[in-house]
Amino acid sequence: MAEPTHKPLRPQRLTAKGAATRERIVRAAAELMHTQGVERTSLDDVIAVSGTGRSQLYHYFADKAAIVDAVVEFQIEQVLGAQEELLRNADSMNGLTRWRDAVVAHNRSLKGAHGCPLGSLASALSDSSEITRQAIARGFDRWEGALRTGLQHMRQTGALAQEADPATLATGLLAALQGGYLLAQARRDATSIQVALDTALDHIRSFTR
Amino acid sequence: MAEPTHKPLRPQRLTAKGAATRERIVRAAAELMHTQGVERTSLDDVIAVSGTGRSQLYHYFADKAAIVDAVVEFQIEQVLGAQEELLRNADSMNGLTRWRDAVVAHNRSLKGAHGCPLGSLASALSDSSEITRQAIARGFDRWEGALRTGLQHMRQTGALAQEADPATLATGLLAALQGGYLLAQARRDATSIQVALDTALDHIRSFTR
DNA sequence: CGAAGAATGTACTAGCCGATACATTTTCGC
DNA sequence: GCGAAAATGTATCGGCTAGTACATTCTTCG
Repeated sequence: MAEPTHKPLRPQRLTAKGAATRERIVRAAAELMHTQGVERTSLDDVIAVSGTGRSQLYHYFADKAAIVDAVVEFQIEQVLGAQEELLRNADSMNGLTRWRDAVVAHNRSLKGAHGCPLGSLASALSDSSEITRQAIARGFDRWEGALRTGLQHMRQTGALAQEADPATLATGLLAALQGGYLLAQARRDATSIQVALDTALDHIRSFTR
Repeated sequence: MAEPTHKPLRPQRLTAKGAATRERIVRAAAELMHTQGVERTSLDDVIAVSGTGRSQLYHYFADKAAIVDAVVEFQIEQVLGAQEELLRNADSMNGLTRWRDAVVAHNRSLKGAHGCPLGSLASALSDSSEITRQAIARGFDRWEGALRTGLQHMRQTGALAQEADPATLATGLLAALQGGYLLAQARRDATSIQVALDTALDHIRSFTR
């Protein structure tokens, strides 16, 4: 039994077709889990929406937890990707305001429903799997880091006072965003997220000169 | 069929014993749902922890959704009750700071785990039942109202500038709290909630004279 | 007391859901 | 083109879970 032929559980290399199927699964799972929650989303739901079969799910993923992990990574890229340009330009009060406008407008169009794609996963999964929790935390770190970079730039250029701490302000801003998402979701009204972000931006503005 | 004897589904009046049992059920369900999530908590879990039987659950509640609703009301009272004195005295920067200290200290003792008892319910339930969502929203309203009352008092006594808007500041403060809870939960570190609350308090402080 | 109803115990069921086994078709690299 | 591996289809299973049925014990109150 020198070299027992382990059955190759996951495909060793994906074909173009396989990669497309895998992505359809993840996209469907991500949308379902965001709109109706992780636990309420069954594999049958994912199969129906993705237009695949049961065998595909287990061909590309070890189990449901692996799908959830893929959804977490997917949503992190989705959220940061969708905001990439806005975040890159969030290095001035005008840039921060444009970012705020985009977030609030999108939330308003949904009447606050579903909350933040990453935040709702954080609430649902942080206490279940340690690996998953760390992945979500890394997503928040990247998000906060992007905000911090913009604030650091503002301080370097003198737009922000030297005593302003970009790291602290970035944490406060991300917290205001997440808390705003949650209140807006519970109230079915985007006003909360708008007020929360405006308050956080007001605070940052108080450090401008 | 003038008066068909409808079977009295729920007990018409609770005896002392019955009320105690009902409360044991709600307490056990609340703790389980907070620590492991609403969907991951089965009725068998509730039965085991509460030390009751299956028939009791359905004697006091119509179904699982009714238990969840009772848990929501219970947690609202728990959260507001535990902070009642602190919130009543949150009408000065010192009072607000004491409230902040208590929240942060408690969260630190848990290393951020589980998040806010009401916030996690909000995330899990806001998109499922409309009735439940409204109950949670009312809980947030009361919480925000308590903070607003303190800030209004500060403005009336001149501690806060006239141009400060207590309603806006209260929303921002509650959002910072909820966002801080969420980030702390994902990061398993109370630093985020501490920074978020400090930032929000700093902002309020900028309106003091 | 004694009966009505509350409180509790035991047993069961139907459906869903994650997971597996196995067969078949399709694709890709040599 | 041919063999290996990927991709997909079908059928099934065991366990968990919410919910029901029914019997029994306890409490309250007239």
